[in-house]
Amino acid sequence: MIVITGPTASGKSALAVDVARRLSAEIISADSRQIYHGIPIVTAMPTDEERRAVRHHLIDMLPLDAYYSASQFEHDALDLGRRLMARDGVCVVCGGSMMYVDALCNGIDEIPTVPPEVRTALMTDYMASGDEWLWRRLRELDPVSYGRIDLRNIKRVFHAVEVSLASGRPYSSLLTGERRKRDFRILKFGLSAPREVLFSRINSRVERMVADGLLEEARRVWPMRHLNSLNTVGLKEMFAYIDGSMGFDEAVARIQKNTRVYAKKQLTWFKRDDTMEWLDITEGCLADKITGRI
RNA sequence: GGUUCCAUGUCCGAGUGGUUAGGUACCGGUCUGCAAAACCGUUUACACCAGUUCGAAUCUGGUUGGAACCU
Repeated sequence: MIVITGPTASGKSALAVDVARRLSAEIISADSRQIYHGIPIVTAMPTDEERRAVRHHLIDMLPLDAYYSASQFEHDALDLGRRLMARDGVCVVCGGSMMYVDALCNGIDEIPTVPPEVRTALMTDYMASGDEWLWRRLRELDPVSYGRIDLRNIKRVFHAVEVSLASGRPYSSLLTGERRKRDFRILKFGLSAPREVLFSRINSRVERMVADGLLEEARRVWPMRHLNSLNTVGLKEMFAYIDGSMGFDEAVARIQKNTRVYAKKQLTWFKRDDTMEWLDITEGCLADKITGRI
């Protein structure tokens, strides 16, 4: 399994197509937003041409209101990957969703799925009672997590509580912290570039998105703007413009800024991964380097 | 040419004599089920020169730069 990852706008998609074509392999996307149907422009989805050249999986397939998670991705990508590798001997995974890549390569602990009723009920109580109430619930249900989670990060607190409620066991007791062994070889490559190079690629990519009709795309999904799949850099800002709370030029500038911030967060995550081989996008033919490593 | 006003860190912006404004960006970090999410930390000042004062971003004079209005 060849994994190609890296910050946004580093050229992952094109490289993956190049590599896959040389190996007669197919591509599994590891992108938490490209998996949705209806937002091809903000997500910089592979072009029709690229998709004709190489078959892409886990892309452009889910309705915007569908729930999806890193764990589901692990299962889907693992199934697919195994099938493709059995047939072709190799497959290419491409994407920058850090947690998805991590879930696929190292596994994620089995945690029961929280029924929607439990989540909704907890949310209702939380809205009525506030942070301190939720902290108290966590302390009662799972003292270990209470001591471990950053309480200011309310999303994580909420999750620990909902899982504890749904499973009847403390959330922390469900976590093993173990890395799953895979029965296939993984070659993981991370694309990197000097900061200025990456930043200027980001800026021009955003300009291209705007030229390609980002605003029209945002207008189309506007009625559903509260969906998580649309809580995305590029749409949030366009929604603010449509609302009238931000000028168009400022919205575009914000998209560029927020994309830079996103790229930095990806890099911070990747830096911890010592199984990754770094490839500088300004140096030589990367596809050669990758195929040469097989 | 004249009159008036302004000059704070990347940017926005508060502060009229004596503790870090705050926000934002940059930089750094956390991460086991919505992760393009959520959260945290550090750094960067008071245009310049001289003076008053125990003490000046804050008062005075000058220099430089800018804005508005008048001619």
